[in-house]
Amino acid sequence: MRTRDFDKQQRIKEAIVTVFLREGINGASISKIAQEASVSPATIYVYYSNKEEMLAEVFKEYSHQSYYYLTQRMQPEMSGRELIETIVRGFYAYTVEHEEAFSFVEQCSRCPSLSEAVCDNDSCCEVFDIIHQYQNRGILKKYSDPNISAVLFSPVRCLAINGRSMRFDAEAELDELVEMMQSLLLN
Amino acid sequence: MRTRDFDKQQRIKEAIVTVFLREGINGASISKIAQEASVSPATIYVYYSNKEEMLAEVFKEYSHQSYYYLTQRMQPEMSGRELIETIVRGFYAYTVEHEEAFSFVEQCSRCPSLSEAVCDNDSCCEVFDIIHQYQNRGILKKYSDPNISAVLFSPVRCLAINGRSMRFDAEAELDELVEMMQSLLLN
Amino acid sequence: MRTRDFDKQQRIKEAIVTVFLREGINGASISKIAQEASVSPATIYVYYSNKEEMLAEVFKEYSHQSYYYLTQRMQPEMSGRELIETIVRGFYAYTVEHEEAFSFVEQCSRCPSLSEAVCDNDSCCEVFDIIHQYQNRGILKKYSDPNISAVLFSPVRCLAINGRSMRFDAEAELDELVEMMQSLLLN
Amino acid sequence: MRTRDFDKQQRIKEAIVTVFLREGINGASISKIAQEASVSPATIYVYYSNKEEMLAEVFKEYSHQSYYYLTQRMQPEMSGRELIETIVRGFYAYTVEHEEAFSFVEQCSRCPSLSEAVCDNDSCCEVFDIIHQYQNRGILKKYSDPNISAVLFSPVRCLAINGRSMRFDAEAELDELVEMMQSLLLN
DNA sequence: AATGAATGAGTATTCATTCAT
DNA sequence: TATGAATGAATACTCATTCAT
Repeated sequence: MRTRDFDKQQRIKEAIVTVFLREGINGASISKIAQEASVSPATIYVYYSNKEEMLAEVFKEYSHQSYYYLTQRMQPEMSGRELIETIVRGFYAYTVEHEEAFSFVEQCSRCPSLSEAVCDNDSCCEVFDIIHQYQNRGILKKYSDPNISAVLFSPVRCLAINGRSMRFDAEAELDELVEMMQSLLLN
Repeated sequence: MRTRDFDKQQRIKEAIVTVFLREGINGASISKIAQEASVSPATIYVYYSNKEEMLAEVFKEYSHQSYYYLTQRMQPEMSGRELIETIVRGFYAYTVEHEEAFSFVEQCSRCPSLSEAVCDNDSCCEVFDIIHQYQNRGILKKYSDPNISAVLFSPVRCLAINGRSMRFDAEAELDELVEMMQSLLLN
Repeated sequence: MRTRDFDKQQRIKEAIVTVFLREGINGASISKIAQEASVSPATIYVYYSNKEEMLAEVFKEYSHQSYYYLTQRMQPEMSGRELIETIVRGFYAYTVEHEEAFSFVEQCSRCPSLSEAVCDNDSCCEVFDIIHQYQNRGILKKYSDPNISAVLFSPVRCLAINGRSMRFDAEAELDELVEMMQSLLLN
Repeated sequence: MRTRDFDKQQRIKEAIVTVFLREGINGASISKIAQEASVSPATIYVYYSNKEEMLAEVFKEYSHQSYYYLTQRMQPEMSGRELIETIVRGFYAYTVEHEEAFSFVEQCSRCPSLSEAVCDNDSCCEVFDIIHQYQNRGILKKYSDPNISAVLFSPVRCLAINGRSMRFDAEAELDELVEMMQSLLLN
């Protein structure tokens, strides 16, 4: 019984992301999500008290996911060059491997009501713990956290998004971007 | 025959942005926009053939705006340092001075159906013409256009957006970001 | 779980016919039908997936009705004269007793999109099974089915419809029409 | 100037029929008709005071058309057999040659508000004048006008309509129908 | 816990018609 | 005469949510 419920909730969560991508933010209605999850619309209200809360909760969970993905790949023994390469390439790999979740989070993060509910810093603090260590060891330059965050992640997001819609090959650009970040951030 | 009322069209355009920001992408309905513009919903269909086209058209117009804003400030006699500072600070200034338009474009650009209709490169090509000149004169490093675009603009966007929701002072960060971009891009 | 309310569905079906006849094919809107059935417009979509399907389904049901009505009155022991009289008078009686359903079907059957969805032959085949028996027994002339159908039913429809709008007394004409059909079709 | 106006009104009239058949009775809106006629919606109100009157007027005109078509083909020197054949085949030929007008009239004639405005007898009286002559000369049986009208025209209409949607070949059936009418109506 | 039925309030869009030129 | 602009009222349909089981 416990497991069945868990299955159902998991199915709902995945259905949200799937429908979001298929139908866009405007087309993602409760009933379509319910249908995708093979569940009654009423059942969704067993797990979430309303649509906003539902989105916020799922958004929160998937927001953290990319940082978990990164921290698992970052090792303290890495050189500074390796660390930066790992972060840049790892984040990009995440956008490819978890395309659905990534796109969902991207779309939601521009929706003020949702993004306010989730503070970005909560989830990326582990990544920054490691970065701070490298800064203290004199390996990385001591730029501020907001600037490092902005410079390390948003260009990769930019490539990941535009690489699909535009013509250029994002993978090829990535090699150069890694070098740029290394020359920018390494001492 | 009645002639088209350009005031009315302008009012509609502004109403779109206003309602979008007040209500979010989901709440921006035709009837709310009509009400905001003091116009009948049917009147909107005199100017746009459907909602999607309406959003796309307004999105397109405001998408270009930030690049016009920039090109007006960029002068060929500037040094490389000045050029980068002008771009970074100019783009940030734009986000502040045209906060509504900027936020509107940000939200729309995450909506796949809209952003596909508007190719970013169309409007920023003038900016890149100048950048290419500086690259050819050996002043700026010859990184690829997608990477330069990603690195120059998206971190500023990131500061502009997060500066509002989070605690840090974006203006202060900006000084450092300018230096970062200068050290990264100048030869 | 709430169960389907068959009363409600029946009320909707009757409301469709009522509103159709009162307001004409153009005035028969979902909301008027809902109002007539004392139901929310949205409820109609619980039972039918869209307006076209709704009309087609009700049209189909009532299309069959007149033939059921006839077959119940036709007995194999009847003479040829009696059979024809039964069909002609029976069909006319149907148009009087089920005036609403008859008028509804008449109107819908001129609407190409609806009448294509419902093949007339489906429901009148039982009537023709009996006619074929009489033909094989040499009692009725062996005219083709489309011609017999056209000659037996459409003039009655014609009387039923025009009898209302014009001055003549359709019942009186009917006696003569019976004789005409008998002389035409009997061997 | 007179001619230009006449052109315009004629174009509108034809557009009504065209749009009616393309879009069905529900899709035939003033603006679509205007577009089809390459005219402004407002222009239609120069010629007709509202939609109902417009339809009624055009319906009336086309209602008469089939009878004009017939009377031109009926000659007083014809034998009874020829007369009936001319009426049946002539009416069928009309439905083929003026398919659009015929379908338009068929659809409108089931719309109570329209058909009440146009009394069928007005236009077919010439046809019946000739029939009465043949009756008085003892060539045709003296059935009542409503029955003759019902029996002569509605089966042909029936073939014309069903011949398109169903499989049978209406032209082939017509030969038999002519014989049926001859045996029914001739003395 | 789970769900199909039910709905009031909303959606984008079109309508017949009138207005102002 | 002719028309594009403008609109209140309507359209079919969907929404997030609750009800009854």
